[in-house]
Amino acid sequence: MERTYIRDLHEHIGENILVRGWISVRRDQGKMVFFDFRDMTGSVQGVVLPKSAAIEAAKSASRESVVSVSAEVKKRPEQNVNPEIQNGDIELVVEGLVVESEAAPPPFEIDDTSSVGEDTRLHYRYLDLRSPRMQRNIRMRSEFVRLCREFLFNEAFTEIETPLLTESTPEGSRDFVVPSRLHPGKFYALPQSPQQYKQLLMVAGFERYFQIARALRDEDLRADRGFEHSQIDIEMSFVEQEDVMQLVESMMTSVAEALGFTVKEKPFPRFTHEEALAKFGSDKFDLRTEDDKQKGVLSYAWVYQFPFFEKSEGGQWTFTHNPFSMPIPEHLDWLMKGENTEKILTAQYDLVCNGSEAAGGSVRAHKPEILEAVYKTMGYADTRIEESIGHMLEAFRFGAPPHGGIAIGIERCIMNLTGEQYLREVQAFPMTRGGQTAVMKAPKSLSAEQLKELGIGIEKKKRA
RNA sequence: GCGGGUGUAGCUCAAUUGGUUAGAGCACUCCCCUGUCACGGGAGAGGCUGCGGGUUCGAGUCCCGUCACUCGCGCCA
Repeated sequence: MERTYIRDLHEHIGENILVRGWISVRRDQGKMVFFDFRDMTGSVQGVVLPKSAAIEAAKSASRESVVSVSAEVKKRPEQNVNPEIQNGDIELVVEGLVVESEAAPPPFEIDDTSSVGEDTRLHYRYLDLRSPRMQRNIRMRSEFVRLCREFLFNEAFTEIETPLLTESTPEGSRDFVVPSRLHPGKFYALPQSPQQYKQLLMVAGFERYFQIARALRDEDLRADRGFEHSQIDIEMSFVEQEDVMQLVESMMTSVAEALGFTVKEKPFPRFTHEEALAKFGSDKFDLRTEDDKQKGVLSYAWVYQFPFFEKSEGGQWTFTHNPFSMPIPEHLDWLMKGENTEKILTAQYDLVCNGSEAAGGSVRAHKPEILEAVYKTMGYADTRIEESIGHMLEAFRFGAPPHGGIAIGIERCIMNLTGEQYLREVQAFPMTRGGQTAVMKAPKSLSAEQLKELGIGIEKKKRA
């Protein structure tokens, strides 16, 4: 018999159907047994009457077991209707119950995992993910990404994958590195962002690129920060700051509203970095009222015109956001002449949502001499510039269109949509704070053979 | 790297000032129950109190060390 999804049971009242899924709860009344069955579309009560052929199986079926249930869909008697729950007006009168896979007692309650310790939840992440909360979060994430994709395809974007094994970047955060077997002693780095590749795609003439990109950074973890996160990475040619902001604003608004959310203010309010600091004391501020928070309203705002450079501890100028950015047009002259470095503003824009940074981007330097000037400002000698970004300067000499882009943090967005406070709640298989993967508990040791093949020798340090 | 918090049954937590045999709820096993819906009732099993040392007549409790988890700071273009 063909399977019927629990969501569709109302279309089959009076019919014999087959439901496949899990047992959420068993309520044994002695003679008759009640179940809550669930599949990916919802849940429904099943009742096994004393005369049912399934009564013996029902007595011994454990919760969380996988079952196939043949049953008649019936309207519940008036006095037994439960208006509080999905399918509370119907039930399955079970005629056959096959336990496809018996479940051992779960180590914690599946229906409410919010108070269970983080390490226990991650050890059994596949069970944790069965909870309604996690199902909602992960499905919300999928819907969000789907809607963004559809929006971007409608706007003539091309989705392009860029390499995971790539070059280490000397600036920025610490890289994750991968040893090379073919080049012993050399290493690939995992991308902190597809920044350089997406700019090269502009040089390549794709004009409108996007990618659901993974970004990896080897920095200590936080409640809202992990080793890995995902971003909707966008780059566009022949655009100015305003074009990118308009596109993202339109996308975020239509996606949020398609998901049933209310956007507090349209168009998004804008603040220069200076204004934001003066007004809120931060470039990540929350414009929602208490009432907005209650109602799950999304409050977006733009922050723009950040300082391009700041002095590092060593007194050297370094970039604040992105060395590949343009200065604002009025300050281009200062950059090229090496004047007023502390006053130069960058064509960088951040999207703030409910007090967190949801996206960040900029108009890029597409002329080699501008990018070069940025690195000269940071005190790079010509040879070091060539080493670091020579490949970008070379590419820009072959006809680079003016371009700009943005990266939207997917986890941050889903946290705002679901109201979750922790990054882990919106990733299917996150890590512990200490950097151990869920379920498998990586990182782990390699065999001496594997290490030898990779050209890596490890001296064991003796502990005092 | 630094600071705070936590670590007791499968899970969530209790345990007075250091004092008897470390308790409860849920889960689990067995029994009873024909309208439950986180069903209910009865009985039972389940502990290296993270680990190692110390103080003490006596340590879950105090001290030292260590490990794990977690929150924050540093860090995160």
